[in-house]
Amino acid sequence: MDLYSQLKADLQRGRFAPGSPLKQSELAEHYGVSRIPVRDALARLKSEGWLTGHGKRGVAVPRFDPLEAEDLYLMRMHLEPLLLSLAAPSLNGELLGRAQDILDAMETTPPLDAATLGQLNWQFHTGLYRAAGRPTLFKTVEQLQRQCERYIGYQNRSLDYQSTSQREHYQLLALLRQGETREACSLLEQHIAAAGRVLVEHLKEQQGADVDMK
Amino acid sequence: MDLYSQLKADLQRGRFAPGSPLKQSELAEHYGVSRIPVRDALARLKSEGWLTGHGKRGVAVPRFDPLEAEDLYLMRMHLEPLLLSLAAPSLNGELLGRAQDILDAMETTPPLDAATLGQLNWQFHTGLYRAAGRPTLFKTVEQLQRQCERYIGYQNRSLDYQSTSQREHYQLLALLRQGETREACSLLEQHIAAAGRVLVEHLKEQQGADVDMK
DNA sequence: CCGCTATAAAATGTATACATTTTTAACAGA
DNA sequence: TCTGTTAAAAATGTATACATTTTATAGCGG
Repeated sequence: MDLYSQLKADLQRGRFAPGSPLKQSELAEHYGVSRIPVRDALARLKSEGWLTGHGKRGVAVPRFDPLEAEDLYLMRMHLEPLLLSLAAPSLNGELLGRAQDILDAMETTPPLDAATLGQLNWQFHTGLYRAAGRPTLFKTVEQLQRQCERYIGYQNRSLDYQSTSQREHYQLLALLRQGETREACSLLEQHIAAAGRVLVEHLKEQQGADVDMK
Repeated sequence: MDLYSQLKADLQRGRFAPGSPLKQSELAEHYGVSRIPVRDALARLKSEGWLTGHGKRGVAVPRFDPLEAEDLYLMRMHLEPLLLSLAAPSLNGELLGRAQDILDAMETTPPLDAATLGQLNWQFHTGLYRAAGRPTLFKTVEQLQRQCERYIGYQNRSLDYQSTSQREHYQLLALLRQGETREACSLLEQHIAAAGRVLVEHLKEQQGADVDMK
């Protein structure tokens, strides 16, 4: 596993305090490598929204921003149904079957950890989206998803949205099987909108609490 | 001006042949710097779509891809009207006046060169978009615009879309002045759609010609 | 003549050392 | 005590040197 993945995993687990600056030397020593690969990883993570960079003043872990989350979900709300509608004509029985397998795999006992659930959840979506054969649109959607991950990990810790999400996913598959593309896209849009609302709401509460603590 | 800007400018001017791989050493020698800043610039340009990277196999200038252009315009078509609708309530007379100034500045005699026109055109749009106060959404739209630049330079060389574009821009301002937000967003959507269609059409022709040449 | 392997060449990835910029802290003066 | 200046410390940016991986080439066998 390369340094980029390691750093991202640590960021995802909230190992670095939001707002605190990351120093290349410390990271290099911590991970036992030179500063060059650290710089590469930081640049990439910065471009993906995991870090904010103020030019030559180093990089820092961005604080959770309700407005950012709102924008991310707003964009996903507009782009993902579009991508699904483009994919719909190519969604044959085999692809839908695989998607269902993933959903089934998520309902094991004991329940899987948040990280694995997140991965499977995204695999479910990408399995459908890839069928559209639109790499550029797909890449942008994937980038938005990556940026959302930072908040989603947070959400999984605080809320239990799994059951609702699962139910909607099964509904989505059923609609796609029946060829009800428009309804499926509409459901997806509302699904993302609802998830976004819950997340943003929660972020605002949390942020208010932080402010009170000052 | 840093290396990133230099390289991007040269890419924009079509100085490197599409499909040809770029070697760090050659670039380093060419620009009179070490390979380290070259690597940084390449990574950034790769993340912005100016270059494609196949892992450790180096980077190359991507060929013009009609499907990529289509996706980019499709996304802009969905996101930019959204951003404009969010900005509309904050668009006071001063902001609209500045936008108009930019449009007027574009109609000088003799006509400006394509690069300057492109810059002014984007300034016009960002002036409106920024008013929304949605940095994240804005950043993504800006990124899409940056990716389109690669194709737009091409378009400016081949077609003269200036007059049509200008007319639609003035119409847009008029609608915004009258508070007809919904109509303005609709016009913007159709404006982007039309521009995308023309570009994609032209790319497909051009690509067909290339294939014939083989 | 074609295809496979092994070796050499070249390109990228990484570490160390140095230069430049930014930040921090001390300090003098008001 | 506060403020502005300045010098030292620390962080980032860059160059050089080395290691690893990839690609091209020469040679061998079919």
